[in-house]
Amino acid sequence: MSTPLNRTRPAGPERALPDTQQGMRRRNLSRVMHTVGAEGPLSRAAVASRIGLTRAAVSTLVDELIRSGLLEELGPERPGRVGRPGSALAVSGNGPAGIGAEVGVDHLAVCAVDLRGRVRARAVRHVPNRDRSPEPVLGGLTALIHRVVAEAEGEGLWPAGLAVAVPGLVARDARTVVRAPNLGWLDTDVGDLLPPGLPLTVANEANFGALAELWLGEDTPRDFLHVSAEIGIGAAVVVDGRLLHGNRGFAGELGHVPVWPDGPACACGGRGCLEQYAGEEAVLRAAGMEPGEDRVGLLAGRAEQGDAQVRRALHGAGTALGIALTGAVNLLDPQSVVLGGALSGLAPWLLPSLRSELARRTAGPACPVTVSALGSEGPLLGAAHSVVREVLDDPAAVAGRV
Amino acid sequence: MSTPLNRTRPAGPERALPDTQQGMRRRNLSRVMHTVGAEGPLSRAAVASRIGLTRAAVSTLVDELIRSGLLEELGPERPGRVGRPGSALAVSGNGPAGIGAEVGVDHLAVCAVDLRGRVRARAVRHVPNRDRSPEPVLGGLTALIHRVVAEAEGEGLWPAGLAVAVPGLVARDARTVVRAPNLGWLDTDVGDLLPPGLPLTVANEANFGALAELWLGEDTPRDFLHVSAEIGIGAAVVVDGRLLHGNRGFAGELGHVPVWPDGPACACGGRGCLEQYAGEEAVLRAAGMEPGEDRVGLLAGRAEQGDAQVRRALHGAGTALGIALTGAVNLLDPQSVVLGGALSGLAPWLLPSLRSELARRTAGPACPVTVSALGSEGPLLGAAHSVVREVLDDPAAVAGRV
DNA sequence: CTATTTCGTCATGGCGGTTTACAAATTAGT
DNA sequence: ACTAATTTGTAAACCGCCATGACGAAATAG
Repeated sequence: MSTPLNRTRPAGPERALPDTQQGMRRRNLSRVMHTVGAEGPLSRAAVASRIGLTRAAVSTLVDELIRSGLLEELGPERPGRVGRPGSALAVSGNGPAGIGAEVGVDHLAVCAVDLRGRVRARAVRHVPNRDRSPEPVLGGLTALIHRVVAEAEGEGLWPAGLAVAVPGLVARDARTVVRAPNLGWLDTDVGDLLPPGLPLTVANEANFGALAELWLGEDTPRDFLHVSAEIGIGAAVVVDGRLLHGNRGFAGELGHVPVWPDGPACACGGRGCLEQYAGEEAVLRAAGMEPGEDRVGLLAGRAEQGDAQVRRALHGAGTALGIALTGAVNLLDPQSVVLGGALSGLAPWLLPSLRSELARRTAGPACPVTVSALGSEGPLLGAAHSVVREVLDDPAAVAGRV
Repeated sequence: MSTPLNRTRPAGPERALPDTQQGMRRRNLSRVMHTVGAEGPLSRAAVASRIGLTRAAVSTLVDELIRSGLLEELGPERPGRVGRPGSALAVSGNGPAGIGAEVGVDHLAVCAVDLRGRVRARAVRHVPNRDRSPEPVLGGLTALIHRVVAEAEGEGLWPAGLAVAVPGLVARDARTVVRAPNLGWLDTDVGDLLPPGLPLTVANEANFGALAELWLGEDTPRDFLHVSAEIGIGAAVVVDGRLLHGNRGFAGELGHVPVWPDGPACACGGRGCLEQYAGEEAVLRAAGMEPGEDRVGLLAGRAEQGDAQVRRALHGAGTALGIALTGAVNLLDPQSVVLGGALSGLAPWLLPSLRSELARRTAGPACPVTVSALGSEGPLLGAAHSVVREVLDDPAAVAGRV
């Protein structure tokens, strides 16, 4: 019932968990929260008709949620139809908040999101984190977290959990960073260096970006492939509204899909991986540029000005992406492919070759490729919202913690 | 709660279905069936301790299942321990049966499997179906189905549903064959040409093969990639014990993953697809052989005898498979890759190059590649078992139909 | 032969949603 | 204006499902 980010959770009818009345109640509480959260202010009667329970049952559920501070009564609705007007219910704006944090290669960011999905506090700091050891980086992040939590508490919110997006692979325990090439971290238990007391979830930034797209995007389908790039190229697979983690939690390593199998050697041991053609380093080299700060902005700028070499480089990257995505699309048959992260800024010059390659190699109608509207905000928002979703998914669990 | 083969089923907490006591009861009935089915004869007390309900609750559940003919009381257990011996319960061997059917390129097959998973009736007919229109093929299949159903009924079973494996793409409605290249079928509603009255599910043979592997394989994990080949190369992705369908139901088209993007043109519109290197036609050509009957057996025979050209051909196919699977493994991070269908017979000559290619291109430990023990029986068994699973997943639904 | 352990069942109770009834608050109709 | 109709929210009685606790039945241990 939760939004499992990295938890081992048996699914399907094989799970040995018994079905008891308490579980039923918990699921129904969750349903009420989700419907009220998703469809704005709603009367008890409206909620009842949507989730299929009786008004009486919903009444008791709502009472419990109001007592827990998760739902608020806004007062009588403006009557437009016949009959007694209902009393509008809304998800609480002064209850639990999800704290999202992001460790970027040259910045740290933290924000607090309330149950209504609004960002209520945020803090960003530009810091060059490349090849810096975990202690100072996470120390800096902890300071930001404390600041944001204090700000949120000043508004009457209390932190329900912390979710951290990192640019690297995270183990299934959702705490250990197995490998973060750009930070130079290896097998780091992030939990030890962050504020204790808050339930912690760590995940790859691409995964949180995909979840943000799923939850906040305009017409995002429930089955899509989210591609993002910071330095490496990551992807997240969303199936039926859920993230696909893979056995070790490493699913989505699009960057090491072979594109031209006899191409240049890659650090992963392979040859001709996508990263060798569309990774930041490769693109910069092809564009005749040096690595450095805000390279993406620079690339976009030069492409805009019509720099032929840059455009050629991006065209080539798009082609390689198109070939790799053809494989992924054939394998997964997603409803769409979404370009997020740094890629969204370069989309105008990547998309033509990417799309044409994908279309040429596809029999029927090609899979639509869209660009994320969230841009670089995705991972941070996705992290914070993942905590919020956890509350909506099991309000009873949070109710006890006040 | 069902094993959805192709059904559109909202999952996660967003599903609007209410949680009522009847649903709770149904799920608990299912849990009892699954535990008894999976762990052999079991006493009520043993079931209770396994699923976490009380003996009293299990008693009433078992009563209901016995009355419905889904469970049988085998009599008192042989006492080995202290205390009153329990009364052994087993899944009924004379209740509902799953009817599985397979449309192959040169054969038709049907079988009936009881709730215990045993094949109780079967019929096979060798028929060249290539480029034959649906009517005669499905007419022949219908005859076989009637024969098998009659035989099963003679043993006291009654058919609970029909599942048909076809060598082609099937739409999400689980009835329409969108494209079956080897049969030459296009957009064919298979349901119109099969015995009415039985709940019907149609799916790709690779998918059913993967499910057979999941349900019947020795140590099959819950996350794996199942690769099979008849003429095309298909794959099925199993995530968390469930089949991944994709948006249109076309997931798993491994055969059209680009391997050498500038390679020979493929019917799909692409270039250098896996099928151009590891598809049956390509392998036969590389081996210097003509297409025809039982080409796989012939290939295996010659390879066994040491035919250098054949071995070279299979080595090359293994290499191409390895490259395509590297991409798939990077994207999905499965627990293992299983070779099934025709590939299992050729595995000895494919595996070396396949494994080495996969290992070379993988950073850490490579994903293990195993060979299915079910061989060509997989799709048929998977189809029949899928019906059985549906009964176990919701026994209450079937109880009413007797 | 008795004490102990385990199994299956029955009676009782708690919990959760439904049903039914009703007061409250609005609109529609005369 | 006043009544009828409609809709909302709640309270009381009811039913279904599982838990609890007690009991007889059937085995082993001493």
